[in-house]
Amino acid sequence: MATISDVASRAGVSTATVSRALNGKATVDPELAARVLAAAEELGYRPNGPARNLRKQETAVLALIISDVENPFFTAIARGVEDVAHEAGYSLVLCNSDDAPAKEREYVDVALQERVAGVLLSPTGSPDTAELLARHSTPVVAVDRPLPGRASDTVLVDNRLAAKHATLHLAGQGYGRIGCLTGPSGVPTADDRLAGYRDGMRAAKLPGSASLVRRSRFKADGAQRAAHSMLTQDDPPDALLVGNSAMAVGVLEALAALHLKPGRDVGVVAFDDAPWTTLLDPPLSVVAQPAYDIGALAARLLLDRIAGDRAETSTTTLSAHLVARGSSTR
Amino acid sequence: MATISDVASRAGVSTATVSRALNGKATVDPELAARVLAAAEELGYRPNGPARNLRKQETAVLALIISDVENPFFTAIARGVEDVAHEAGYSLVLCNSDDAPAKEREYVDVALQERVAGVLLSPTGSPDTAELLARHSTPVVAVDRPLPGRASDTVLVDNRLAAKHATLHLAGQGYGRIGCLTGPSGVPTADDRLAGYRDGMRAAKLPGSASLVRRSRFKADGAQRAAHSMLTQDDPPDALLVGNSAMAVGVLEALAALHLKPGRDVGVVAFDDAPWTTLLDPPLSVVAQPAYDIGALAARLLLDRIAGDRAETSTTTLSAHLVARGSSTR
DNA sequence: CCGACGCGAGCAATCGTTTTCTCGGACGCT
DNA sequence: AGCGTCCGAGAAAACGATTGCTCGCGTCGG
Repeated sequence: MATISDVASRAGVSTATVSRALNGKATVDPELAARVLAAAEELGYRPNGPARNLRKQETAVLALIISDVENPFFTAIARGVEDVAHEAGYSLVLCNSDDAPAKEREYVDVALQERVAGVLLSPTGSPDTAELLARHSTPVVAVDRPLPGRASDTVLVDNRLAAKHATLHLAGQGYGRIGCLTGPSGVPTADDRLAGYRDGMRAAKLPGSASLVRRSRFKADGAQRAAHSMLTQDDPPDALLVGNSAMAVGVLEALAALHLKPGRDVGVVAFDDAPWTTLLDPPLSVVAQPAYDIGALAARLLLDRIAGDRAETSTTTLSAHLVARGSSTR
Repeated sequence: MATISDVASRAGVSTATVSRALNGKATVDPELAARVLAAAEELGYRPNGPARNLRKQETAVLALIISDVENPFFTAIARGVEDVAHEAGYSLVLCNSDDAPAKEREYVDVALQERVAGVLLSPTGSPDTAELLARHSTPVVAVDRPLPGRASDTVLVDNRLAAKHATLHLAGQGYGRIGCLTGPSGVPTADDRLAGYRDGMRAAKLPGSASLVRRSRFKADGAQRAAHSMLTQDDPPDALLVGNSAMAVGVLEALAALHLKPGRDVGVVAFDDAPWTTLLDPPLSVVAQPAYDIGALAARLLLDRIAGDRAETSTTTLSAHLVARGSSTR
């Protein structure tokens, strides 16, 4: 691959001049600049990124570490980040932690090594990663979940309040034994949604019960098993608050298998507004989260911090809103 | 951030020894190696990626350029790629071309500059990008769509055959006026699916008609409009072959708005097996593509090529299979 | 007419690694 | 005992860009 000196000798100038010409930096004789440009074009010259990054001690790359590329909520965030980053001339690296602390740590390590300009992270909650980040000065923005043990810019959704509202909505529709199916213990969003559910039960003066709460991974299969076991127990719930859209798929499958109709037999509200929720009969009530905005905002915060514009860390909490549809009305 | 010389002086050795110790390279005195390791640990040393890449003239990073991170088909591919890449010690950079040749070109440019080890590309079809790649020796694997004008390793799905099968299936179910709703002209997958549809119509001895074919972006909104216009025209279709799952959402919305029931009133088969298709009433018939396998295979091909194991370029065509459900039976 | 100033271009240092080469010491063989 | 060999570690040269510094030349003002 052609290097800057190849271009320089072909244009009959020094490498310094090539660099300046190509970066439109200092004043360069227009005629020389033209020669340089022509030579670069003919050779198909692309500056060597690593060399440039090494010298400039910075890269125009952001890393976004999320737990699941197949989760539409996270891909919507990714799109928000990407649009803003791209606008500002940054590229985006997407990494999959699978919610595994080890993989997360590994990717943070890679990001640190590659000296990315900044990291957007949806933390698994492992203090290990947080500690790793704390020891280095790379700017970080936590997304969707707070970073444990370290102050950082953070963009969250008010999951607790949203879960409370959803629960109260179900109660208001006359459901009396509302169950909650949430994500793994320790995952802040899962815990917050559970806490909000409990807030709602208390506010609605409904009796809580351990048998009305189940946890599983944020996936369809686990949710299906959990829903099935819950619905076939003594004293089953007559409504369910479900942790995300993938889990909703599992829950709805379980309901279908038991010949229970959403809404009429069992009220259902799920987090995440997936495009297909309106196609169901009855359509699924959801808690819509502003995923794109989360990403866009987080990216802006990160870019600001990279530019050194701000000192104080901030935490922004966006609100989610309930979209009541047929699955939560009798 | 600590550099290798910081580690060296703290351990009382030369940078060369640190490098060797940390990379487990040549024989290093165990006692020295231990000192180095300890020093590196204490300083929280991470090797500088750009410097290393510059020196080694290689990076352990693959780039995957797809047209839409929000399309589950592509994210499933991404997951396949990621699993294989990660296994082999490579990281994955995901980029969104939005099916825009300009953005695609830009990302290829970035990938080339950063000297990634290889590129996986789902080409928009722009000859521009192909030409750019052709001038550089970075290994490339085309995914889901062929790379125009240049021989390269390619992993495809037999869209044409799958579309033909789906069309014949609809014909076999007694639908006589089968329509086709596919993606933009010029996108090979869209064109292949249309060609397969025509093959099927011919094989079923059904009359084709321009009024039975519509194109839109591979998104819900465009598909909804197209489906609506098609279904409200004189002589509307009694069945539809739909280009992907996002478009299926639009089509089903259009059907609902017109009070037409899938299966009974209008047969529907859509490409992409989304998890929610079984939840519908009736469940949606789909053409399931082996997305994960495409990604995994493509990644393996790319890694082989990076390792220089193969000379000949290869094209692998995987087959998709029809999953007939209620939406395509009366 | 001469000196100062400015502008444009080249020289060379620099970024942090890896890796080749070299060198010194220890060991073994004759 | 002397010489050759081998092994381990350091010195130094890359890798390819950017950039501070210097230098030469042209112009303008005194």
